[in-house]
Amino acid sequence: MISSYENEDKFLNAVDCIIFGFDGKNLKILLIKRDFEPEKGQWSLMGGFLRNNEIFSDAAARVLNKLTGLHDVYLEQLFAFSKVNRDPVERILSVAYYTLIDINTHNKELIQKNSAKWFNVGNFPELIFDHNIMVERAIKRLRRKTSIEPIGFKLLPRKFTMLQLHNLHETILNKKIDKRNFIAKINSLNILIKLHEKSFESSKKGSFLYMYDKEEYEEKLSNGFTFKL
Amino acid sequence: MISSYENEDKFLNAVDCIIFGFDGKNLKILLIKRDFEPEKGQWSLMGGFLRNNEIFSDAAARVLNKLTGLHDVYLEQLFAFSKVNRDPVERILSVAYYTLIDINTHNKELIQKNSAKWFNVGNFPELIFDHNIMVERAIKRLRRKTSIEPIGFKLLPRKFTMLQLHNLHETILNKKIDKRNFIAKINSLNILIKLHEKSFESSKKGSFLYMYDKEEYEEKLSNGFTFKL
DNA sequence: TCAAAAGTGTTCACCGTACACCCATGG
DNA sequence: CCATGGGTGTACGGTGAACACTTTTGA
Repeated sequence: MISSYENEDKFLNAVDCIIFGFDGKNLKILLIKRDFEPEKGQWSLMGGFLRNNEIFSDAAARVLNKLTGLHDVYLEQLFAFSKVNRDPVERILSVAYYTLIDINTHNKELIQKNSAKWFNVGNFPELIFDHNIMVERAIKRLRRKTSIEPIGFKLLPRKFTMLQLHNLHETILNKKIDKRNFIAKINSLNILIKLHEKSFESSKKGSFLYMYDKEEYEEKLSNGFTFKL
Repeated sequence: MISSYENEDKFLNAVDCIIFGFDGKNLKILLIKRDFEPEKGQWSLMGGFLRNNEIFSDAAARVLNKLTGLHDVYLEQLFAFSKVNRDPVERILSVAYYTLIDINTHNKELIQKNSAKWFNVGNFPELIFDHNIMVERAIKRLRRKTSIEPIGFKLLPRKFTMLQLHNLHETILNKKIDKRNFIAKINSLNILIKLHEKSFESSKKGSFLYMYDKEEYEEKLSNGFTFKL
């Protein structure tokens, strides 16, 4: 069959990743200092070109793995950016993904090797191209999503305390949330498993650790259960 | 400057449009019967290739204009689809957009020329490639969006009756909505202008016509006003 | 006078939100 | 024994949901 497409323009396609983490206090994003042109030396999102055998989410996962060493992370497509001169060298279409990772589990050598660094959301440097817009959009999406679906777990260690979770939500939504109301709401969702184990990291009394009940959670999700936080 | 990108793969990029309309009774989508290969004769979304000087939304608007003759329509990016073999001839990355138009205002000759036809959502033919997935996703998004923001206006004529609006919402959300509660809620949003004019199309008594107050609406939107329907 | 759609309020249950004190422990 | 963070319950107001009858007028 003869291709009917031969007169059409072709383009470079890339993905860029907004990588969120939480250090217990602040919501953070992982940025790299570019060691290649253009804009060498500038801060940027981690990105990469789409390859022939990949779909966009594969490319995003590959790029993310290259920087953090992590597999099987939560990735969500954010938006396809296409401004003609986004990249000064040549036109590149970029699909942005955002991801939530446990800040403690990534591979620190890889981070160093890529000259990457964690920055607080709300206080990070000017980025190249349209990456600032991507980040803004990702934060907005994360906020909205967080109040519909408790995806924040993915930013915490496997075992976490209620107050970590509480802090996380306050941080993401950038507002005070009443502790008792929050705990009551979370409990009513029935997606947490209370362990018979305490963390003594932050107090003498110790606070119970929880895990989230992945199966319960995903079943409810797939049944269209509406979380509302 | 030498391009550092020269070894990377390039791809064809396209847009596909899910075009929603409302005939007073049913939510509809506009599909075309392809008169070109591949899949000639099959039903499909209207689409087109991205050009060198366009961003994705330009391409979507162009494609939409080509089929309907309309300008300045509501367009929202849905998702970037990238399965490797979506198109059997050659790899094409496609960004899907959905749009809401007043079914009465489009150019009927263009529709004919493109062998296009309106189908009820929930009863339309098998589509080519991954277009069925695109449509499903668009419907889901439209539902969610409709209960957050009254975008449904865009599917109605400029002047419409309360019951048209009521029917529209019932249709989109595919469930019964109490008439009095609905009207009270809509009124409480303060984005409708009640005209001193009635429509006698559907009753002897006649029903008042409304317009939506675009400025009010957009101001509230940009102030982050949360609608919730 | 009747058929067919337009238009209009009230009540109740539940949920979101505000709010403050005791507990356990290590130092 | 005290300082620090952990853990817990109740009351109120507002919002969402259920519910039915009267009005208008052309045929």
